[in-house]
Amino acid sequence: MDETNSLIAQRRTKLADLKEQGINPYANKFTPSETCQEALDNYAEDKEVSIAGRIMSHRVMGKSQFLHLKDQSGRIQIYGQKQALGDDSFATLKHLDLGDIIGATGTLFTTRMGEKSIKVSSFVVLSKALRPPPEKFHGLEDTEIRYRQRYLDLIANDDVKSVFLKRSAIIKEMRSFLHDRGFVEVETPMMQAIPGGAAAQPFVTQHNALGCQFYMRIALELYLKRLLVGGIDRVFEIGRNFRNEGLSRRHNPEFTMLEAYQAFGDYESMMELVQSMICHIAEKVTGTLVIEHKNDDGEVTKTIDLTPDWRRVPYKDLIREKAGADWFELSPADRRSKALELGAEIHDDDEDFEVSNAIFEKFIEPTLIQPTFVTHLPKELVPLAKLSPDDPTTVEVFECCINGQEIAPAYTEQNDPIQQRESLEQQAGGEQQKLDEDFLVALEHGMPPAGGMGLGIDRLCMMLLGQENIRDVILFPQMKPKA
RNA sequence: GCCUCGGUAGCUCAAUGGUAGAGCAGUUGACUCUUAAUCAAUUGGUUGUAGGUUCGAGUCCUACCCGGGGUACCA
Repeated sequence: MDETNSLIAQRRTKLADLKEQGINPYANKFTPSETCQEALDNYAEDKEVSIAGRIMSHRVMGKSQFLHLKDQSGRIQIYGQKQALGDDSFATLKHLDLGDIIGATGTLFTTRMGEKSIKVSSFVVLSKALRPPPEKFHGLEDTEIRYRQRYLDLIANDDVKSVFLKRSAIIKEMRSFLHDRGFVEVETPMMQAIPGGAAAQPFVTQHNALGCQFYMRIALELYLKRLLVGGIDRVFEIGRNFRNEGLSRRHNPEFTMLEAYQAFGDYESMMELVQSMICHIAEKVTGTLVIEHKNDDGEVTKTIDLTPDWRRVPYKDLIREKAGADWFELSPADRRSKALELGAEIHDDDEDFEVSNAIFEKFIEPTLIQPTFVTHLPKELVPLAKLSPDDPTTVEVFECCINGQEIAPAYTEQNDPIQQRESLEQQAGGEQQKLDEDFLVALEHGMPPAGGMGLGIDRLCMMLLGQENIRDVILFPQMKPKA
């Protein structure tokens, strides 16, 4: 970033030299006949092609020189020969730098070493780079630069680019899967007067003309349910949520969620939907249902098998496995002391169900590597779901855990306006969280029974693409501004 | 927020408290099939910032900045 850097000064001098020679170093247009990869795939001896790309390597040897050009599709070698180009053009090519973008026209041939290449007859400078690219062999390792200047990461590290191309494919397959099932994609407000649908601290923003505060949304839920009331029976949104929380390997303050609602469905319909959708995406994008995660040395650290049907297990059974068969027969005080004994984080003001949930989150969720539907959660944990008829202390809910993380919760959605108001009021606990009256009025107009699900797309990408850090599936993860 | 590790040339990394170095990139030269090209010469530094200890600090101490890991907040 240092403007006085001598490498930058040299490149500025080269830029001036090009202009002096009457060459526009930022030509307006160059239309390649094919991409680098297409040129290789459709190879024919002596065929004339034109391609464009960034100079990734440059080897000069007397009266000939070799360069590799890279575009989004891949890279191809070009060969510049003094005899073919002429003295001036050869010299211009020779003084181009790594990182410059050029367009080249020539004929396809194969070198003695067997690499399909282009023998250049002419070239155009499309963009002179004034800063040097990262080192060619080690690539870019500095995590801070990788995240802050992601474009350098994408130029230097092909595997990083591959992750983001696959993320795009994942979202594309998600959309087409849902469209095929008759779901309608919508967009709902990101700035909301009352942020609802989840428990999280919101970000605050200010509207000047209206003279009031808005909150950045923390969930999509309450607006999508209004649309169920409005008769859009299958509806989904893919969009950003904003939560004012700490950052970690699994948390970015803004993250992407899918939420989908299906009228006349329930949490079991959602189970089928989640399982089918994730399997569809995995097969389309990765070509397999068996996902391997590897460490830096390339050793497989875990294998996730997505082959249906996924395990279904009630929440309480998992807790009994870990904390003892008699866990739910203990007194609340005994549960608290036993949880502390086990090493769970318990706060003095935690309610009884939070003590059990601490066991789940600390000791059980991280072990759920293989896809698992955790069902029958205690009703206190989920105020927007309906009670289970067979056990009214629980709700018709699942949390789909994969890779040790909650990836997709889903409910049989509460559509009884009176019960919904009660549980939201209880949840609000006085003045701390305002009630979304407009949402409750909408329910009073009648919402069809429905199944609803949310899916953290960033975490889904981590699971499918073998990434252990959420920052490695978000192009521009949140960073503190440099002072 | 707390704990902990780290920040040295454009990039990747060295350097017992004792003259800040290498590879790559760059510059100049040689070379008409190279591909981590090769060979020769050569440029490049406020060691994250500000203080302190010391005859002497990249190295030890303090504070701060930024980042990684962990932890906390996250019905």
